Amino acid sequence: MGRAPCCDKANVKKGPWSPEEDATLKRYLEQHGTGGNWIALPHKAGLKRCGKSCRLRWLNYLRPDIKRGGFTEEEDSIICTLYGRLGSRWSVIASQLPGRTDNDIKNYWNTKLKKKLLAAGNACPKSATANRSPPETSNSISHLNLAQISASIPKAETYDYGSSSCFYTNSNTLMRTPLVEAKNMENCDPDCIILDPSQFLVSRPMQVPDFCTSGSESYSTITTSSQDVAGLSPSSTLALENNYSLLSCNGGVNDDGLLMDFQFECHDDDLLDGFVFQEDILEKLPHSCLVNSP
DNA sequence: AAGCCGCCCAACCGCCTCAGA
DNA sequence: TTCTGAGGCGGTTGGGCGGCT
Repeated sequence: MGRAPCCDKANVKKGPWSPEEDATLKRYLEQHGTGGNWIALPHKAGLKRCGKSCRLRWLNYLRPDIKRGGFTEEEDSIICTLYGRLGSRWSVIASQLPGRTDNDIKNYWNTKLKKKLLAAGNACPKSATANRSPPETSNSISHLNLAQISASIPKAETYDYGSSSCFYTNSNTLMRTPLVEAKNMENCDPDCIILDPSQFLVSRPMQVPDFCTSGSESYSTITTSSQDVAGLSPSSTLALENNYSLLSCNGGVNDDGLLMDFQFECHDDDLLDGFVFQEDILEKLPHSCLVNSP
């Protein structure tokens, strides 16, 4: 038996929201807040919409702190850095970009940033990375201020205009991120956690080309052709075989100083032991996307 | 001017998680 | 402990729009 629908679909309007509906929803939320129940909200507000649809409309469009307009280089940097570490956990990535929604970021990634990344990778001569010297240490550590990130990550955004404040519900905790999917958390310092990269489970490792960094050192390691780009499915991601080259991004800084010093360089096969790769992506990936380590 | 094509993004769908009964 | 339902998420879709022929 399937799940019961969240609303009576026969009596629910679908499709684009009208200005009147927007105004009604906004007015209701400003006066009453969500009341902790999105399902009941449309009926109370006099809207013939699914509660989920109302929630989505509010979070992705009507919310007053939504940032419109193009993404900055800094935002690009944060997105590609976090995507490289977390994969398509858009809500977590969005939590690091104030005013941006997960939907925005997801769309931006799928339509622009991914192509930008691939194009940047294509522009970078393969030899430039092949000749790159290995790092002094093959087991660099990542310095991550977990407490800061955890505290700064908003949970599912919900506004309570009844108290003229914004609060967040606790739904998507940082515990779902690779940061704390680490195998061993025994040595965690709540103020400044230092994790060994080998402890991470990274579902979608990727390259981080020059443009996405604001720091002085950056690398681009995966080369591809425009045909390769066209051949990738929208949901495809770059992935590295065991013959990886590096995962490094020295940058990605936001106003809080988060994500700084994301040194994460892999030059030892042992480091990959704890990684999870998506084999189906590897099968689809054009061979030219795979770069042997020097 | 009209038709075609590709891109963008708002919105939907279905699955998962988790709290409360 | 199990069940139920709301909240939340990521993937996907399709309509609108602009550029090109």
